[in-house]
Amino acid sequence: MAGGTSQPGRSVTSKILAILAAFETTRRALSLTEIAASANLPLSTTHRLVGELIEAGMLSRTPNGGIQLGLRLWSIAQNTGRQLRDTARPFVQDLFSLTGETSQLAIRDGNSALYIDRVYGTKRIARASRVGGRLPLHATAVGKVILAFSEAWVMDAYLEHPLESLTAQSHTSPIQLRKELEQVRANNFAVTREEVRLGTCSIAVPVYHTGRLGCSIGLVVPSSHASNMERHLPVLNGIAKRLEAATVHIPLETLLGVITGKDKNIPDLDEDEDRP
Amino acid sequence: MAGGTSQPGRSVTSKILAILAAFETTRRALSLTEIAASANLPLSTTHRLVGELIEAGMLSRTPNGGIQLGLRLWSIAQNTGRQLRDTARPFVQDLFSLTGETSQLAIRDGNSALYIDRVYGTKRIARASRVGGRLPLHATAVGKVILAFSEAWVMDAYLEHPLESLTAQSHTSPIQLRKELEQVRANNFAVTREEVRLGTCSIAVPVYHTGRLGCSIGLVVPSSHASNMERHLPVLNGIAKRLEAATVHIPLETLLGVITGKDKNIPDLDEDEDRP
DNA sequence: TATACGGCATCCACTGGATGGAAGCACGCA
DNA sequence: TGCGTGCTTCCATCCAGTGGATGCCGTATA
Repeated sequence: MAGGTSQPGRSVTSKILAILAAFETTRRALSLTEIAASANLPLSTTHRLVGELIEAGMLSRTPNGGIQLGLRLWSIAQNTGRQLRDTARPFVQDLFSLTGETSQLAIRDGNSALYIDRVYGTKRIARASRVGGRLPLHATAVGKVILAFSEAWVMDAYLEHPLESLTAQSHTSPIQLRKELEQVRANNFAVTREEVRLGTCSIAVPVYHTGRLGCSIGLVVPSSHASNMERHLPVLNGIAKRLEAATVHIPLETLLGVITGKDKNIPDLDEDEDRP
Repeated sequence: MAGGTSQPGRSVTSKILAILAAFETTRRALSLTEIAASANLPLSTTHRLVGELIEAGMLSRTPNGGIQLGLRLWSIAQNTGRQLRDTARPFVQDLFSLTGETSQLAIRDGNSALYIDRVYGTKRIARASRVGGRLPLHATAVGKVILAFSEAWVMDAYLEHPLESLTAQSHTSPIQLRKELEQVRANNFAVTREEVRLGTCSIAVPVYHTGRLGCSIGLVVPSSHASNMERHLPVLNGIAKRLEAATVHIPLETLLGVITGKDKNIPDLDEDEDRP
C-alpha cells in the first residue's frame, strides 16, 4: 500500500504545532530529520509541512541547510503580552541602571516562572535564564516570590509534584520549601544561592496588582559579590512600587492575556492599530 | 449538501497561518467572527482550528471571550534571531543611557525595516514603531540607512514600487530619494523629520558586518528638541563601532537566521541547550 | 575509484480527517 | 416575548493529506 495510512487521531494542526514545538527548547537550527524525530512524524510529511511553514515565513532556512524559526513568526508573536512588557521595560532598565546587576521580570505560567524581560550589561555573566524562557518556580528567587504570594491552591498544587533539582544547592524538600515561602511572605523578598546555576545568586520582590500578585522583579548577581544582596532591596522595592503605580489602571488579565479569573467587561486595548 | 465542500487548493496549514496572521497587525483581542473574516474562513472551521490552537497554548482566551495570541507562541518565538538581539541589547541600552532618547535597532526584512529592539524611558513619547513592527524603508532613518548601504539591487528593486506616504512630510519621489540616499552614503547617517509621524524625528547610522551592512541603530526624538540631532552622532557612531566589534565573530546569516547569501559551513550555535 | 551511508526531495494511490452548511444555543436588547 | 447577534455543535460528504517507496546528492569509508 502506498500512503494513506495516516496515524489516526492526529490532526494536521497538532502536527504543525509539534513542528513548532521542536524549537521550543533550542536556539540551534535543526535539520529536517531532527524536526521529524522531535515531532514524531514521518519524514515526508515533515518535509511538506516544513515547506509550507517556510513559504509563509514561520520558519526559515539557514545558509547551511538548517531550519530555524522565521522572523515573521517572531514579528507576530511580539503582539503577545505587550501591555506588560512595554509598560514594565523602562522600570526594569531603571533597576539595572541603579544596581548595575542583571535585572529581570517574570510571571507565573503554569508551573514555571516565565521570564518576560531582562536587562543586563555588556560584561556577560553566565546566563541561567533568558527572555521567553522558563524555570521551575521553587529554584529561582522570582519563582519563590511568585509561589509565596500566589493563591494558596497554587502553592499547594505545586508542592504536590516532586521538586526538580538543578544544582546541588537546590531546595527540594517540600516541608522546608513551605517554611522558606513563609519567610518570603514575612520578609517580602526571596533569595536563591546557586540553586539554578553554580556561580549565580538572585534576589526578587513581588509586584502587586489590585491586592493580588502581579509579577515579580529581581536581580541576578555573580556569587562573588552576592554576600550582601539585600542592600539592593530599597531599590527593588522602590521600582516595584513605581511599576505597581504604572499598571494599576490595566486589568491584570489584560496585562498578559492570560485567564486567571472569570471577570467580565475588561475594556479592550486602545491606541493606534495597524501601524507598527 | 452538508459539508465536504472545502474550498479546493487551500491547505490546512495555510488556514492556520491565516488565523495567526489575523493578529499580525493588531494588539487587540479578536472575536471568532473577526478572525474568520480576516482569515477568510467559514465560522465553523475557524472555530475548530482556533479551539485546537488554544488547546496548544498558541492562542488564548481573554476573560471577556476574546481571543489573543498565547504565551507559548511568544515563548517559542523568542528563540528567533536571538543571537543579534541578545548581543545588541546592552549596546542599545548604552545608547539610551548616553543620549536619553528612545534608541532602536532595525534590520531589513523584505521591503520593510523590522524593529528588533528599542529602549525608551518612562516618559513615553508617541510611538511610531514597536519591537517586532515594520515600517517602510524610505520613511524612517534606520530604513534610509538600510536602503543606502544595501546592495544596489535592493535599492533599485525598492524604488520600482510606489513609495507610500505616511505623513505630509514623507518623501515619495524616487528621484529625490535616490539623491537623499546618496547623501546618506556620503555622510554615513540618515535623518527623518516627521516623515513617519508628526511630532517625531529620527536619526540613524549603519552598523557594518564584514564589509556589508549588518543592521542600523538610531534615535527617535520629539520634534521639539530635534533641532540639533546631529550632536548625537559621535555617540551613535561609537556604539555602532562597539556593536560591530561584538558581532564580527558571528556570521551575518547566523545573526538572524535569514538567508542573504549562499555561504556554506556556518557553524551552529553553541552553549547550553534546553535550560532557559 | 568504487562502495556504503545518511540526509533530503519527490512521487502517487489510497483513505480517514477535515470540511462547512445548517440547526441549536446563549445572551442582550427593545 | 421576540428578534438579532455571535458562538457552538452536528454530521454526511469527499478531497487534502498521507507516508512508504524510490531516487538523488554529497560525504565518509574501503
